[in-house]
Amino acid sequence: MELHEPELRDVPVTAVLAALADDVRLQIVRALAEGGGEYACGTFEFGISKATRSHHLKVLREAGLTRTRVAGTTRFVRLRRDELDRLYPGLLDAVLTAPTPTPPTRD
Amino acid sequence: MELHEPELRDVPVTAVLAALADDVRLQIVRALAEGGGEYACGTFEFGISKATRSHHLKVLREAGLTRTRVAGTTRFVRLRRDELDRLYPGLLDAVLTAPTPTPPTRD
DNA sequence: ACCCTTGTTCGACTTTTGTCGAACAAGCTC
DNA sequence: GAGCTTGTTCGACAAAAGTCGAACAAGGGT
Repeated sequence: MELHEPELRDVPVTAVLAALADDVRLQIVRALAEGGGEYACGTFEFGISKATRSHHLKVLREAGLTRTRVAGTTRFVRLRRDELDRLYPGLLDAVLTAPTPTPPTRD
Repeated sequence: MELHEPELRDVPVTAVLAALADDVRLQIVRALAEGGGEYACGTFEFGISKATRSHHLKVLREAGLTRTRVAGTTRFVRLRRDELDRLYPGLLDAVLTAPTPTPPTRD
């Protein structure tokens, strides 16, 4: 069971940005960044189905944002923080420290 | 002719990221950033039609990334650099200094 | 006035993306 | 091994996004 985890330098920056440009995935990334460690996939319960969650984690992985460790039937996910900070200094910080996930719905 | 230019703080960060997560738009943003000043829409010739270009410029504008000045039949576009740097410190720099627009197609 | 230039808007079309339930795969545990 | 748990994969579907040509709008020449 090989996981496709690309070299970060081989990922177009647009793919990285696209991966971050989704509410669900941003929540996941925030959670990962906040905890700092690794989390089982099942940890991320944001009112989405298993299938959808699996999909988003795949997008993140293939965009080079996360790394996954397989342990039995469980998969532990973690942010590739160091690599990201090295290749895109400031990007992750900027995104993570950004205001609220969705602004207070002022229209 | 009112142009819809939102307050940056009212734009979800995912919208900003989505706006940047496209090759054509990223090229436009790079061009704007490099030049530093303002450019007529027609400046951006990336092998796309007028309609498509207009569309991308609209996306950028509505994501709060650019500001547009109308002068006769021409429209001048510029990056909202200062505001962006203030609200998302490091983001733009990170994106702009990123390697090549599309990595050397190694597959 | 007429035409040319600059852009936008309007369908229309295609591709991509997000979402789900259901089926499947692979480990655990008893 | 039967059954449970954890995730992935497979259609299917709807919504969103990118693209274009054609029509339109509004200024600026001459």
